[in-house]
Amino acid sequence: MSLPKKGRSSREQLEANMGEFRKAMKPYLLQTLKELALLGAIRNKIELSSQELARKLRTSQQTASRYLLELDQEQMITRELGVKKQLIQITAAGSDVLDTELSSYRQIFDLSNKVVFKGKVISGMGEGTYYTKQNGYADQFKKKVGFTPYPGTFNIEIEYIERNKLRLLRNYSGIVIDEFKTENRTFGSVICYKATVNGSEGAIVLPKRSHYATVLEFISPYYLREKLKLCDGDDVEVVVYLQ
Amino acid sequence: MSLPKKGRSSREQLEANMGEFRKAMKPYLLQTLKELALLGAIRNKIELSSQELARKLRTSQQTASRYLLELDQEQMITRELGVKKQLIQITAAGSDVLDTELSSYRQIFDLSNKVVFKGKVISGMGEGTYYTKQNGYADQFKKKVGFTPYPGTFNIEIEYIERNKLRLLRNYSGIVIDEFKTENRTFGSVICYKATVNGSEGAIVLPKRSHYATVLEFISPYYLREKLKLCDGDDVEVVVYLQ
DNA sequence: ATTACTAAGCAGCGAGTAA
DNA sequence: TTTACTCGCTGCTTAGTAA
Repeated sequence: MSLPKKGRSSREQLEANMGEFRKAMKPYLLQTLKELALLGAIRNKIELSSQELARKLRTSQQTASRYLLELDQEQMITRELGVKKQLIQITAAGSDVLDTELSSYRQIFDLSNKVVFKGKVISGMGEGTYYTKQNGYADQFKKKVGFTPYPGTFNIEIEYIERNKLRLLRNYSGIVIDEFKTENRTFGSVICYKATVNGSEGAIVLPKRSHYATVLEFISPYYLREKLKLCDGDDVEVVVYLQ
Repeated sequence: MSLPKKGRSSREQLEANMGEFRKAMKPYLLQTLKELALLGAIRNKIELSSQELARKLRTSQQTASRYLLELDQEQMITRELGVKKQLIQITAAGSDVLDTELSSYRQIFDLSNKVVFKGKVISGMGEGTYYTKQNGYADQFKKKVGFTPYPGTFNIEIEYIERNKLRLLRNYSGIVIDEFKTENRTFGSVICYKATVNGSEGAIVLPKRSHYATVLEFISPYYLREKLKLCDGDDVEVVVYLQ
């Protein structure tokens, strides 16, 4: 199976998204970094005095100077102090922060083709195993999604607040797995979306009709708990690819 | 001539970019608005308690509550308070703010095909008129840029700090107007970039070789001072289109 | 449970100024 | 000119709590 990569490996992408785990940057420092970037400080050293920066940010020279010191301390920029002005350039770390922001804004306006959830590993009720073992499911999976599911679903409890994002998913058609019957019962239709858990590829499954639960069921070709060394309660990141 | 529009009129685009003139939004409110948008609050009402928002923003419930009140006051969001939680949706004004941010981040990573300068109208030294009247220039202009220049250049003094952005322009080839000779002298080659001043279309002209000045020379099919009712010292916005 | 007030504490701001 | 320190003051944050 192939997922959109946009020039970065999913590992790199994961790390970029994990950015906010490191340490949240103070909002005013982010704003400052953005201004520096708009002046071209990502690709070049720019010549800039604290007074000029202050005017841009509508603050005082002292505050602008302090912002630059803080950004320097956090290794978001490098500085070369001359007798007049200073040469400023944004570091790789600073560029990563801005790139993560860009991704966020793209996601907001549905330009990113993905939705990111954060959640914790939980145990399912064993039903996933029963379902995924049915040939009626497994065969369709192989054909439509591109891999044979490892028996059982990997369950992720998302924060209640992120339930809101599930609504967005419903705007996209996803991959429909049709209903089918065995001699015992009928299995309802479900919708899949290609997704990754901590960078490992698979798909999430949503019942066709249902209210929004706070549990994502992830289907993978592998036994994920072992492959990713995950236990109940561990934090994971789920990236769902739309279309 | 045609300029990239990306689905918005240049007037709308101008107003979106002018956003920061209205009143700069406090950085922490922007961050909050972004979080709300990531939860889907642009397209839908989302169910969210101040406690949940607080966890997202890594702040206290009281602060999150205050942020929501402030965003409400500034008409960035609408709220429906229930006995539990609240339904929140981002307004058109809030969406505009986020759209402007997206544009900024696209510009940072060169995804926007444009560079925005802010500056003030100044008087040139009359040389522009002499140059633009030469047939050697005017004919090439008409052919390569698509309009006959009104005699004279419209000069905009950019903030010294924005000089840094000119470096970025140099990464793009632009439209080359070749050197030519008259019986009296030789006129050097210049580079043009399609551009707008306060939404009015034209082109800026940079000498082929030169250090970065703080004056942009804008060439237009119209007499801009009259068309846009501009005088020396008036603030204008110049959008330069790359490629 | 919620939201959001008041009050106290503290982080950030900027005037003054040194280097 | 610069950058960036100290320090008083302001305004943001949060604990406590009411509704």
